[in-house]
Amino acid sequence: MPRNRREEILLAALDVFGERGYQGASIAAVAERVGLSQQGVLHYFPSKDRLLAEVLRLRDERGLDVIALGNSGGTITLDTISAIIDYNRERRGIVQSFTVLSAESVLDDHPAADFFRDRYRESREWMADIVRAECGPDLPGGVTPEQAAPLLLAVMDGLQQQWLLQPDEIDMPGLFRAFLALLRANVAPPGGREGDGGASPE
Amino acid sequence: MPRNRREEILLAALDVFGERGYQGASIAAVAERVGLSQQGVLHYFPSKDRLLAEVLRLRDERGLDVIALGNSGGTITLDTISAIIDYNRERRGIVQSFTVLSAESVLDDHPAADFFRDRYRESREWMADIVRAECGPDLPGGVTPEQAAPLLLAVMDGLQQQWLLQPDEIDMPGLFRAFLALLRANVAPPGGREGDGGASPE
DNA sequence: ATTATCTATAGATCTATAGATAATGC
DNA sequence: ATTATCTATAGATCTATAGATAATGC
Repeated sequence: MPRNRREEILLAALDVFGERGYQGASIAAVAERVGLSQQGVLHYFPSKDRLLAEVLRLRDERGLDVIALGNSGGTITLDTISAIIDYNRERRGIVQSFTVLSAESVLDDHPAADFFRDRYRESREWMADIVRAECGPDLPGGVTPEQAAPLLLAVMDGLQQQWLLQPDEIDMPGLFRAFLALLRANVAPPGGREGDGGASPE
Repeated sequence: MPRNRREEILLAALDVFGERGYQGASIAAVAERVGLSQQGVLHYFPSKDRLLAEVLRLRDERGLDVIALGNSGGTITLDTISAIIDYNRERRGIVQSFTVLSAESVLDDHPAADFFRDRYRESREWMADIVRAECGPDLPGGVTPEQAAPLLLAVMDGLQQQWLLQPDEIDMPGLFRAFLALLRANVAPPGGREGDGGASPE
């Protein structure tokens, strides 16, 4: 059973991109990691841009992503996402890869810009669905699920940034749960009088 | 009155770093922008790393930063920060520079890592102070000001990321205010019975 | 003397192409 | 024939050093 060189190369490339950034990574560094010459890698992927494109495509298939949830089969809830963030503490390399690549993608003419634009747009959509399914259409402070969705993604990305810089000072899963607690907080009825259901004491 | 070459170079460098990233930026590109040769720039700053260091030092003096609030004189509130985010929509270049540089700083051996570690640590401290001064020690959902602080920074960074990719789809100031609304939401009294002060209707 | 610039250039990289060599599959 | 690799190398960059030239400040 021959090794799957293409895949070996893609996984090595994801690592190298995370350690040095896409721009800072050389094809030769990827090659060295899989025991090939630089030209050996270019036999499988004709250019560095294409290599990046295939790395990103791999996450779509394989759920390498930090927030690749499509595969989770069952229903996805906000607690599912919490659990993924727990797990991500053990996968620092991959978190760093996606943090660095997505930040680089805002640069002018970056080859991954479209990928990340699509990814964020889709993520916001199903994130809004999750929030609405779980919390209903009205969140504390008059916030809507459509607003909560980009905020959730922002919190995930922003916490990763701080955690990558200071893993000992930032409790990424705990802080994410704190954000969920804000979304789920019981709000006082606006008028002061009536609640809207099985409210009050128990 | 002679031009201040050092400063011209630093401002050009901040722009170029924002457009191409630190790693992707060449000293020659900075030089071209101020009408000097590459070696002319190196006369003022002996290396690319030092150029970056001085660019970052400039933000400390000048408040170029997206969240450089020290200069605001009076008391800083969460609404002050909202106003800064309004303003940042007009300063896309600078927002992009800091987003890209801070993301790059998580890379192994990056020259700006210490700068951003210090900056985030300090920002979290005074952010917690602002939150406590304005909302007291108890936020909705049992969240503390110490937790709200890194969340605020995460929301700011994460919204910038999404906004830079899709300025037309992301209302950065509006979403930031939505997050503030979560922090400020009136929470229902936990037990159901007594409130802790001038509660209830008005 | 010091400051501001420039030309020249060494020494490293880096991407990508060309073309050889060997093995595998038909 | 096709696939997997390699050596060689062209052509671009890039950082940083060396050393010249001119102007400015004392």
